Amino acid sequence: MLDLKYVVANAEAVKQNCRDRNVPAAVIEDLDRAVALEAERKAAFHRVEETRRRQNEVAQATGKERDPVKRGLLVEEGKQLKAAAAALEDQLRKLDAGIHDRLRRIPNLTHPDAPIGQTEDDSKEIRTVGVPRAFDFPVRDHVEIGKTLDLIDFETGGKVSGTGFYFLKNDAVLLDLALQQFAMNRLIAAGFTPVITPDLARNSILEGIGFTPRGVETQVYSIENTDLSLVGTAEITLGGMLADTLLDESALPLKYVGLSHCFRTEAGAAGRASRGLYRVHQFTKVEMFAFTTPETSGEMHALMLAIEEELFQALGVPYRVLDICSGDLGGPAYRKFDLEAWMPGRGAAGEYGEVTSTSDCTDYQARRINIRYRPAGQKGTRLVHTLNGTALALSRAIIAVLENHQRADGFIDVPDVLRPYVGKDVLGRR
RNA sequence: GGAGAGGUGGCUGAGUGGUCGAUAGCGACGGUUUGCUAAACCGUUAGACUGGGAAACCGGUCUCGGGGGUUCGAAUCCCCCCCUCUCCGCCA
Repeated sequence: MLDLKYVVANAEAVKQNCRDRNVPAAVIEDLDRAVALEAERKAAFHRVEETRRRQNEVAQATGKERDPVKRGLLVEEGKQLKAAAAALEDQLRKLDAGIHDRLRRIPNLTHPDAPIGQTEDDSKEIRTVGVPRAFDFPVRDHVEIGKTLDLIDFETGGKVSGTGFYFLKNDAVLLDLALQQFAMNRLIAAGFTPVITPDLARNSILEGIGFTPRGVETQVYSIENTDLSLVGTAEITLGGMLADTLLDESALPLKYVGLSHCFRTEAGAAGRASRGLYRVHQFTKVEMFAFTTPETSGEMHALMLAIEEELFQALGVPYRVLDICSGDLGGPAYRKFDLEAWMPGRGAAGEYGEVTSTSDCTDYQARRINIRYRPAGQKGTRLVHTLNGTALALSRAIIAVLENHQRADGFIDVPDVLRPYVGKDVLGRR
């Protein structure tokens, strides 16, 4: 959520930002409406405050008054004020709600260096690292590899849980666990505090982080008869950890690395590019999350990107880095970098596919979930900045490892860095 | 799941209808004393929103887990929810 005062003072710039970010026209109309309502709200607010001030005054005077007649008069005035206040407060509540509902649909501002554009094709490739391997044998995709080596079972997943679910078996289990430990250890070495988070969270937390649990297009699984939902990412639980917290500046930055399962309905996403493990309803993810001062969030964003790159370099997987364009940013992101890993089995002759994403959300989430800090040597408090980044999404990392390290004999070489965790050098051998 | 006890400021902890945004202690910050440190003493010390002012500063409203209610007036009484602790039950 943006600061309402900022929106009012910079309405044109915020509108242009909305257009750049490809939000529906209705949101821009909402913005105008919110700005208009704010003037009304302010007036209503002053009326309510004035009434309450008088109420407090009368109530205090009543307590001190010993003369029964005068006291009776004060009580009478108090009753009238009470009725008046109720009506005014009701009006104010409606205005507040009207503004808030509209304000929360407005996306975050956009980093001046982020490319402006409407679709993912407008995102800017910053660099390509590693060279896709030349295979001297027919390349198999991870679905075929998974089936041949009895590593991934989509059919049984479908039978037991439905399309989009799968069973990992045999060495794929070792690979999954190894990747988790590998990522965790790298992040711990970088000073991140490891956390295993709940896989369910309250809807209020989901909303604070910027997810919408309800509605037709929701990507979120909700638990019936509760106010809980399955998390789509540990970003929700990691960010929620510090909801309603006032920190000392000396505590910042706070860096966490969380492990959780992730659940996504992926409504309407079936089809072409989502074969196999690429787009599934459940996967495991190692996620980075940081709370920083406003001055240092850019630096932290660079650190997260560097860590993501380091992880994929270590796994021997070629990738490219994208600076995501305005129109393809999610609501809370001020700037976002994606890593796309080379997946030799994807498409006709291999394609890059998204494996990580790191966003600087500035104060957009912090304002909603109320995370502040006291600046050292200054009065008052400021909102923190929040950032998140994928360390490893297991499902997609598994695709990248299986497809890039497949061998002519059909087995899979284990990347050196994973061997201590996997406990073997080659996957799939019986 | 059942029974009971609780949730108060950065922390601990008083406060059972008006003078309470709140006693006290700790911590932190500023000062006095001091060769330095410690101790002692004095003072300051919640947040959000908002009015006036160039500012220093001076006002107002809200917040005692959250939401509703009773009342002229609620930290205090009532209802619902959330959370914590103890005991019992169940359970990996």
